[in-house]
Parts: sequence; C-alpha cells; structure tokens
Amino acid sequence: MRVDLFAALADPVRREVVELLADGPVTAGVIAERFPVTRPAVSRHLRVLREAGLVEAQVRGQQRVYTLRRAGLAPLEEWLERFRAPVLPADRLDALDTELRRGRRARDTEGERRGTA
Amino acid sequence: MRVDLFAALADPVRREVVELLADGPVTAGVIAERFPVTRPAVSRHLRVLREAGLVEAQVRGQQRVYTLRRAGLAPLEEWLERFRAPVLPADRLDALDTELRRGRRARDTEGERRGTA
DNA sequence: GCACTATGTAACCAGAGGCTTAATTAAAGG
DNA sequence: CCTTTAATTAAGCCTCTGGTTACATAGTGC
Repeated sequence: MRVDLFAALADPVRREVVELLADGPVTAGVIAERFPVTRPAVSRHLRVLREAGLVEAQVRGQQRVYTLRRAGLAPLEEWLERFRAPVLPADRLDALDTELRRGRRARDTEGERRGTA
Repeated sequence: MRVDLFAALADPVRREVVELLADGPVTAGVIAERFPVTRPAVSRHLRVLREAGLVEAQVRGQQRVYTLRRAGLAPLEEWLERFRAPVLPADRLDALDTELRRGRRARDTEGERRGTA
C-alpha cells in the first residue's frame, strides 16, 4: 500500500471506478469500457487503487476481476472523525480570542491600552 | 469554490493545515511558521483551501485569521456514505456472476454451446 | 510621508502524474 | 503451434502543481 489514500482518490476517474465497484466486482475490461480513456490508462488507475488498498484483483482465467475493498476507506473515515466532534462554542471563542491576542502582541505591546481606552 | 475538495485534501501540507485549524482560528503567519516551506507556498495552499471551501479568512488589521469550515467537509462525508452500506452477500455474488458472463460473451459468442455440450 | 510588518501575487523551475501508442505477457481454443 | 483476446508494462509527451525568489499591496505607528 505504497500509494497515499487521499492521492488515490484525488483523481475523478479513480473515484468513479470506486463508485462503479460499489455495485459489485467487475472485470478490468468492463471497467475500461466505461471511461473515455484507453485501456492502459485505466490499467494504471487500477494499479494505483490497488496500491492504495482500495481494490483487489483476482485472476480469473485471462481476466482480472476487481473488487472494492471497503476497508481501504477506513483511514479516510478516521481522519474525518476528528472534525465531526465540534468543540463547545465557548471554547471556540476562547481559542479565537487567544489567537488574536497572540497575533497582536507581536507588534503591539500595549494593544490592551488602546482596546480599553 | 472552484477547487475540487478531493484535490485540495490530496496534499499533505494542506491536510495538516486543516488539522491545525481544528483547534481554532490561526493567523496566516502562525500557520506558515509550522511548516518547512516558505510563506508564499503556504499562502498558495491557503488559497486552495479557501477555494475548496475548507477554510475562511477574516481580515484583522494587517493579518488574516484563518478558520476551519467544517461544512466544507460535508461533500466528502456524503461521498463516503455510499460505501458504508454494504449490499447483501447474495446480491454481491449475483453481480459477480452476471459480470463474468458478460465479459466472456464479448469474445466467445458460442460460449453457451461449449458450456452446455 | 516613511519604515516596518504581514500577506499575497508574479514569474519561473523541476518533478509528478495522466494520456497515448507500441510492445509484452499470458490464457483460450482452433 | 498459431491466433485471438485480456490485461499490463514501457516509453515518450505534455500539463499540472508545488516549490522558490523577487516584487507588490496594505495596514501600523512614528
């Protein structure tokens, strides 16, 4: 899995391949048919998806059947998790306040005076 | 929002900026300090994040305070949603079966004969 | 106005990545 | 065997993108 998950999903064609595979396993040939690019191009996209852990290929005679690996999306889910839990409004405001003071302090040592005057 | 969300998150620096902002608003200068790249580089990353709807900048004197827009992540959440609900095993197998027949048909018109002979 | 600070834009360069055509590997079947 | 089909790999081209330095813009405070 030497390909970054986010990078793998950055390409629209690859995202569509993932969407396509959500309906069930599909052969490389059929996948290629659905896109306006050549087979080699699709082949490389499939490789990237494989190396990102998003799909799996099983050899079936001379064709490869590609299957979606839903588990491959887990890291993305986990990454998003952090942002789903919003901090309390009061905390947010505190953080903002802190930040503003900090930024002002750098160039305005007596900023407080102006603010309270 | 003329920048693709997935593309915006494909860059590791930009992802780190988003993570950083999860703790609260931060000025452009402070953001720049935390990365081993030059300020102009960070400035461009911030622009991409802005155009992807992931962050917002409010002018505060001569500095810009950047804030995370959690709502900007919604499209990603929605996209992932599709893959959270797995289809029934029986359906999956049917899909595979259908697919294999289809792939074979393309090059082997009398495949049936061979199969039934 | 002038100096200084914070940020962003411009111009340019180098590497990454996606597309194509051509060549290669490998299974099926006469 | 030889041909056909399925798929991948190789080689080359070209664009996109991220990085840098240099410059521009715009607040702040004397």
